[in-house]
Amino acid sequence: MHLTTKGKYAVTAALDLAMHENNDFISISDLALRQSIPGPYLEQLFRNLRKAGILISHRGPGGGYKLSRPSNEIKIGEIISAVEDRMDATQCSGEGNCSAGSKCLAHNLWTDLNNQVQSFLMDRSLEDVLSDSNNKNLTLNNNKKLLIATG
Amino acid sequence: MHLTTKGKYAVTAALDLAMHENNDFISISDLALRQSIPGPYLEQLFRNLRKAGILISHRGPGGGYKLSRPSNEIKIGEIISAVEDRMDATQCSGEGNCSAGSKCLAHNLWTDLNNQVQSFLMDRSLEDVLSDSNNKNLTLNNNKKLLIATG
DNA sequence: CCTATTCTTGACAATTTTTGTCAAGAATAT
DNA sequence: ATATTCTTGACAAAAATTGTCAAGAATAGG
Repeated sequence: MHLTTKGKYAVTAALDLAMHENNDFISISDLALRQSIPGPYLEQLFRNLRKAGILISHRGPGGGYKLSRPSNEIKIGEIISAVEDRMDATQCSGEGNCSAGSKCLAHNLWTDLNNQVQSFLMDRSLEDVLSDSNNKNLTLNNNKKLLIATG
Repeated sequence: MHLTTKGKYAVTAALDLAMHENNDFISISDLALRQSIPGPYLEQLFRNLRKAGILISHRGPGGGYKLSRPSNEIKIGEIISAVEDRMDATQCSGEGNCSAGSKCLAHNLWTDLNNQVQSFLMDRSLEDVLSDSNNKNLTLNNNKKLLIATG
């Protein structure tokens, strides 16, 4: 499970685009400057986001990038998936051959962790993160308390 | 957030020790062979686990390693912490200076993710993982359903 | 049409991390 | 004594990450 600066830069950049959702296209250089991200590196990341259908682009003066959908319809998890290729926590890409052909002792643990993280990332849209009023940051502990309170 | 083979090997090895909890000391070579882990690499990881007080060791014939506490008192998170040094998902080690001195747009998101993952890992003991009968693998979605059902 | 702007593509390079290895030494059981 | 096993420090290969660059294509505006 590797969440690197690739994924973090990509999410930050997408959040910037979401903030300027009403504007037209935004150039990489503007965005890179605003968010302190190396321009040519961001260029590379935006390739992936465009291929994934998350961004649309336009060339020429006044060109740049914008979100392909409203910010409340784009999940953080989509962005991460588009740029990170090693988010899987299992040693075997889920195939269950992590220890001499069979599942290692921790296989199910890592599968559960994968689900946990994927749920977290797919539960949050760009808008959610910007508004920050998402009461979705419940931990297991919080939920447990809640269960006791309501049950 | 980097969960590498270091952490995964360490957890698998610790689970093996937990399975043989009643035995005396277990040598690295036995354990490495059993779990398909490179011996000299595991050696390095066990240094960290010993320093962290998770394992105790004994030299000489019949020597090896064993858990310092019962397997239900050792959390997966402790093991990960002992061998992984880049589990933090924020770009700024939590200091909030991730974008030109202030918090980047995604700062709170990564902090929430940290908490989520830490809760997951600290909620599970070696025994829990071995028994696999821990109904702790609830995702947020499952919990939501449960809340609707009980509320 | 010309020009400046901006994305597009492919390739490359520096750095860092991960992964793994080794050898000399110390402790210990038999 | 001797074989076993951990202990320590350092080293090395491989891979991934991070970042850069240059040539080219599209386009807006004059």
